[in-house]
Parts: sequence; structure tokens; C-alpha cells
Amino acid sequence: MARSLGEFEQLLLFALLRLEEDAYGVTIRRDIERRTGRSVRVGQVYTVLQRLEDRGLVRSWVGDPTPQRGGRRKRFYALEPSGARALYASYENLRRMARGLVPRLARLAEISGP
Amino acid sequence: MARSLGEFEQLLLFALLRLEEDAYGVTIRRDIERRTGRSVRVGQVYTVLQRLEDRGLVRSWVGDPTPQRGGRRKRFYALEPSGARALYASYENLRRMARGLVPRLARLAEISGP
DNA sequence: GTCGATTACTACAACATTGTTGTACTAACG
DNA sequence: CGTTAGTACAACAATGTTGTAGTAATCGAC
Repeated sequence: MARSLGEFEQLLLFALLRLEEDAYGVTIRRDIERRTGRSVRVGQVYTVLQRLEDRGLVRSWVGDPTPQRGGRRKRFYALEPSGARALYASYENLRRMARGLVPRLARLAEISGP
Repeated sequence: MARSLGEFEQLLLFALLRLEEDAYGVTIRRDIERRTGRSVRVGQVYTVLQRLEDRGLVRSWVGDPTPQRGGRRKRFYALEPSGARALYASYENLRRMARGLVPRLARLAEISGP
């Protein structure tokens, strides 16, 4: 059964969940960058999306052309049920490990410099 | 600056935090297994601990002999300040991505069968 | 209408870091 | 010195990350 998810994979799947109908390469990337503050290469998004689709955790389809200046058609992505289960399991695991420790961790992280 | 932490690395660091004075290979392994329900090889723990130590996120020292039947001396581990910061940052990133989505995710994960 | 210039977006190869496993080794006590 | 708790490490698999090339769409000139 389900191998566990890497860290970036988790971020990616959460982005899919949040974006719902509007999840494609560019919006996914932007969502992760904005929320985490870390910079994400475009290629990284597509590479990981493809792997997740190969594993059956995500599905995708090509959308219709839009009346925008340039650009090719978007490929949209959505969570599969198995993807939701995998993501939930990973996140719960981490929460269980973290339970009760966050305040102390926060203090340690603050104290120790810039 | 701080690369980001992998998933297992995060679990490991949380275990260190929880175990405080009593963190060494065997207890760390047991803590992760019990809380997450996933099985962990002994070697995995030491491999990852060593890498984290190389990166300066963890420190270790060899303890004194104990009055137990057999066994060699334990090597104890503890979080370094930079480790606390890295762990906190990773966990916060994930929480920000997950914010507001967990109930929906839980429902999706439940519905979609065993 | 059709032909390119322009543009939003996707695909992928290549390399780096993390994850995982199995097996061998060490040092303690009785 | 036999037994045993514990550690180290080599080797391979999966995930993370980057750069660059390719594709398919619209617009505007003609």
C-alpha cells in the first residue's frame, strides 16, 4: 500500500485541494510560493505532478482554449481518492509526532538567534 | 541557508524533542513506530541521524556504560538550535498550506473507502 | 484568411538530496 | 569468552531541484 509522501509532494497536494477547479501549473506554483515564502521552480511542479499522476494519486485533463493573448491550453489537476488518503495519513502522522511539542519548539526556534 | 527537511527527518527531529534526555537509536525508533504506526528499520534511524549531525542540526555524544547485561554504550542525540529552527519552519510551512483544508481532506479520505 | 511575432504554459533530461534496507561490527556484562 | 544491546555503513530506490527546450494558443499586419 501507499508509500509515504515527500515534503514537497504534500505541499503540492494541499495546493490542489485548495485551488479546486482552478488548479494548474501556474496557480499551483503561485499558491505554494505565497503560502510558504519559499521559491519554487516551474519545472519542479510539473515533474512532481507527473510522478503523482503515475502513482494514481492525482488525475489531469487538458482544458479548453481561453480568450487570452498567448499561451497554450492549460492542463488541470485534481486529487484522486487515493491521493486524499495518502495526504491525510502523512499529515496526521506528522501531527501525532508534533503533538504537545509545538510551543516548546517555537520557543527554541525563537531564542536561537536571527 | 537552511535547506528544507524531508518527511522522515521531521519525524526524527520531533522524536528528539519529545525524548529529551533519553534520545538514542532505540528509543527514537520506538517513538516513531508507536506514534505513526509505520515500521522503521533500525539502520534508517542511524543513517538519518548522521546526516542531520553532518548538517549541524543535531549533536551527539557517547554515554557512560550502564549496569545492563550486554550491549555497548549508547550514543545520545539532541536538537541543535539550527535544527529547532529548521524543524519549526518546515512544520509551519505545512500548516500554512493545510490551513482550513483539514476537515474537507478528512471527509475525502474517509469517503473513499479502506 | 494566413503568417509570423509574441506569449502562457508544459515537458523532460540530468543531477542532488533523502529514504530505505540489509548486514557487519563493537563494546559492554556476567 | 559467550551473549547481547546497540551502532555503523554500503548500496540502492525514491524524491527534490534545476535548466532548457518545445508547443499551442492569440493578436495584428497585410
